[in-house]
Amino acid sequence: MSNSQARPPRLSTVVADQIQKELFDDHLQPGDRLPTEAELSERYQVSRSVVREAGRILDQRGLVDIRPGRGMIVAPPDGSRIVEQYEIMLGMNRASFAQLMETRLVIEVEIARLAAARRSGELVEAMRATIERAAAHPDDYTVCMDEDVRFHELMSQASGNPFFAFFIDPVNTCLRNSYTEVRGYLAAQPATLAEHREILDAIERGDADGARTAARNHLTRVVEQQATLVPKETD
Amino acid sequence: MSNSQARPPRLSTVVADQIQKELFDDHLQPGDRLPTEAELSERYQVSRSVVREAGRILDQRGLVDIRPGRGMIVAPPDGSRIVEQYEIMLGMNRASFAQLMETRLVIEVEIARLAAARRSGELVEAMRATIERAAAHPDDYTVCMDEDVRFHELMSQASGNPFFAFFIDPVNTCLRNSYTEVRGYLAAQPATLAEHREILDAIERGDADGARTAARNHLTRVVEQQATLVPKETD
DNA sequence: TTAGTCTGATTATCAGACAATAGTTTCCGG
DNA sequence: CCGGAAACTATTGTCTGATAATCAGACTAA
Repeated sequence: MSNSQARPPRLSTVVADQIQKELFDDHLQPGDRLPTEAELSERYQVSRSVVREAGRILDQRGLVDIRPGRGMIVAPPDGSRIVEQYEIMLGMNRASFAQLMETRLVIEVEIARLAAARRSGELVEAMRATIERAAAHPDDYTVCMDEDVRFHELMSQASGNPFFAFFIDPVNTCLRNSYTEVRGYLAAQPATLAEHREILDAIERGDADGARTAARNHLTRVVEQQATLVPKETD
Repeated sequence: MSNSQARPPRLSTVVADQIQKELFDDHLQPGDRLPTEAELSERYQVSRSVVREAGRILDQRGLVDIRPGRGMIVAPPDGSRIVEQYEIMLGMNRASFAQLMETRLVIEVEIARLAAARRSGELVEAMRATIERAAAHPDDYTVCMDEDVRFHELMSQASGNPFFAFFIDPVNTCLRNSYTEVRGYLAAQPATLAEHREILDAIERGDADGARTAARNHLTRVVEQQATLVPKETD
């Protein structure tokens, strides 16, 4: 029953896992310093190359920040690695685009519901500001896209549960990065802003069902528009 | 405006990004071979250590599989890296039990709905098997817990969208690790199994609303029971 | 054909050296 | 006493060369 693929793990991964474990067990905080390469090399009885490769692994996991002259320090939590992973998945398999969109739709509709149930004045204001800024620059793709993403980020915050932001923000960032149809996006801006307003209004009046419906309408429209813009792979 | 943090990037990351780019541009398929370390070292005019560290990075990104004697080959797409990243994020932020449970509830209720809409015979059979195995060992904590987890895993598969599993698997792992009340868990087994059956029946007859309701009932009950068992955080 | 062996290719690990960088200390002029 | 530049030290970044472990395929013998 034992996996026949069982190969001896590389020392670098063993050391990386060990360091990661100690990092968690010792409750190290972002900014805390870890031992130097020389010390780690001594402690684990491996060569410096192995320690260095372990460093690359931990860096890629987003756990540490390594700089010459300063050493290895614990990095602050950062969703960018998750975004990277999503982008890799999309790059390797285009079919997953639709699935990622579906995930977004399903979860974000519920986020809108929760945001309405727990409406927060500050965040509602910030969300409205994104709509206004976008409306003020209807021809600026970067501004509109940034405010669009920001709107959704603020909504996930407004859900009152930080884990929703963990899950959905990287997805949205990734989808945004893969969005290259500037013309089509800008043409749809009026619809986007009107739909954002609808969602926001529902949240503001604490209308959970209304927020769900509005969010579903918005995201469904986005999905369908995407489908018409990117109808098929031509390669 | 340029980031004052702009440091010269490590050669290993430059090379890793370069290899990744070529990998995508050339439409390499899983199983395809990449150049050897010596060739890459020659091509990019860097030392072999740099190429090796780039290899660790690409490996950690889930893009390649590297083995001695065989070389570097393109790895099949695999969501485990995303799950790993989410687990790291959950590990760094001290997760509140209630918030994790809420996340789980929201997402898994929708998973149940989709599973009903896209019911798959095989998976339904496998899910029923977990219930039967658990029912056959009502006093074995390990068996019951394993089958419980398996039931939920199969349901997320049955949703037809692998990304849901990316979200829910790390959450469930995290919750399971914090679940140590063996007695309470076993006492609730009859209720758990009955609820699993309800969910499954709804999925089997393609009743999306019924599946949602049943899943919500199940998870809500779990949440409430947990609340009575673990009233406060003592750490 | 088949099982075993051999061989060449490839990665894994080690050791040691020097360069580049960042934080710290020292020292000097005011 | 203070401020700032220079020197110093610690640390990571990169290179080179060597040896061990592993694997795929060719070859051989029954």
